[in-house]
Amino acid sequence: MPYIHTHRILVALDCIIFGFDGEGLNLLLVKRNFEPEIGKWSLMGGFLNEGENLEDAAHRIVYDLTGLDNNYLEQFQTFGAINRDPVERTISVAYYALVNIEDQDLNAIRSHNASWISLSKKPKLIFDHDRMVEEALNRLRTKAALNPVGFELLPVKFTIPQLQKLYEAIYDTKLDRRNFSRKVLSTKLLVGTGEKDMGSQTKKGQLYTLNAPEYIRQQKGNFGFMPELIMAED
Amino acid sequence: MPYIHTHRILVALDCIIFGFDGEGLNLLLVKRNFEPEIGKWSLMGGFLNEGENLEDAAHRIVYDLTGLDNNYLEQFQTFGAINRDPVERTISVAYYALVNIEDQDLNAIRSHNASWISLSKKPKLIFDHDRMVEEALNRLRTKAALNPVGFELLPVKFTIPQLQKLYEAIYDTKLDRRNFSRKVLSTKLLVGTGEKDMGSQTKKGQLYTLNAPEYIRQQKGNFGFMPELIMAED
DNA sequence: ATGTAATTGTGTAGTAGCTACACAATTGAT
DNA sequence: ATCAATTGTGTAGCTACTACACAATTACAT
Repeated sequence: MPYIHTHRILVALDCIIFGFDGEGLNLLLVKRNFEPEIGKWSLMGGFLNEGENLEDAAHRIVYDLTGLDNNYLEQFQTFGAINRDPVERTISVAYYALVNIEDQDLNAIRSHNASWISLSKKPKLIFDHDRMVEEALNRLRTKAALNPVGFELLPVKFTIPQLQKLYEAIYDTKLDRRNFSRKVLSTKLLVGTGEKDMGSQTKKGQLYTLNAPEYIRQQKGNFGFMPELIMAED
Repeated sequence: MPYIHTHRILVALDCIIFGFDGEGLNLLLVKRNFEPEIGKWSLMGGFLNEGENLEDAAHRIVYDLTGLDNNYLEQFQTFGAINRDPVERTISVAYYALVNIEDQDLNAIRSHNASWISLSKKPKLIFDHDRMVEEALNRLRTKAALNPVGFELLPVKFTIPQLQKLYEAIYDTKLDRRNFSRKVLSTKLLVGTGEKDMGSQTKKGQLYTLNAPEYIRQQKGNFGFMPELIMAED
């Protein structure tokens, strides 16, 4: 027997998908070829299906667009202003995702008419999506200062300077190379592979990978991963 | 024209209402005299109405139960497991509120069959409400370490030892009296009233009030109000 | 009024962590 | 081999937190 005299509404999910291209943070945005607001940019989103958990729906949406599962995904806020969707009353549960930009499924992205766009060149988005991006970035900043999470944005093997560039991008700041590397190594989160990076930009950095058990452990509690980076949220 | 082929569901809100009685944190809980789960304890909740913002609905729910508006209220998570409500698929947007236990409207509380219950003696709650309380406390702990928020739980005028007891309750720990008072006074958040507390417990503490503009300013950014209190979340 | 116990406020040494920078080691190219 | 670019280690200065000694204040009993 259902509840009576109650109002059922649409529940959407919107995903702020962050990627890192070695220089700055990027967003995976969709140029809409469907109504409403056709032709404009928006976040990737969708509706919650019958018999589907919120978490599962968020994963589904990210998977549809990138072909990737197992991404870092965190719910951060639910947006419920009355007129946020002009078509019909809809509340939207927002998640941000961190994905490795290199592992993406280019076909999936093309078929959704999506592109990676530098956060610094973000166009105006539809509805309240601009605010969602802003809040997602705030959340990512606080989270990454307390727990090691940014690594999800890098390839499996990476150099310390690459990791530093990532943190500089997240916080839009410059960090001291020497202190950064010392700090990161002291966490025991990284294990050297012995290999060197023969790739494009860096010349001599040793490649590291995550020490998976320690990584999982430190994601659980608040360890103050880089507490000095906590800064104004707004 | 509405969206088609989409699934509309119930949106509920649940409020974790924290109060402080001078010793420990308390929760305002409802002993249900209505179905489902009549006779069991639950959080105060309600459904989102047509034409009502999420924020407004949360304020309405807290106001109905306590007679108080203008409380500190923060949305912290949306719970959407398929079977979390056995009656019908419902997602619930959870907020926690900080209220001054002394200002409450006793009639409103009685008429809802609600009581203040010490967090340490919390009974088992219905549905997923236990987890909501757990997550709310985690969130409050992180929040109170980064920003001054706990003051909402105290009377307008309070002594520093009272404030210390509050922080000790939130973090379930003991703090050094001398360092605590120094730290708090250094924030410029408090202004002495000159008056003394002739009340019940404390004997000689000067009464302080909030320096409102500074309080509002420091709630906005992350200033690391008491960063040493950040601890494991789980 | 005066003394005593309880409580509150100030000083400070020790420690840990962050910042800034000097200097050494390593790598890749000529 | 030599040099330039890059990366790794040492360390002094600063700030903030901790722990505790000691001084000041208050409440209350006599």
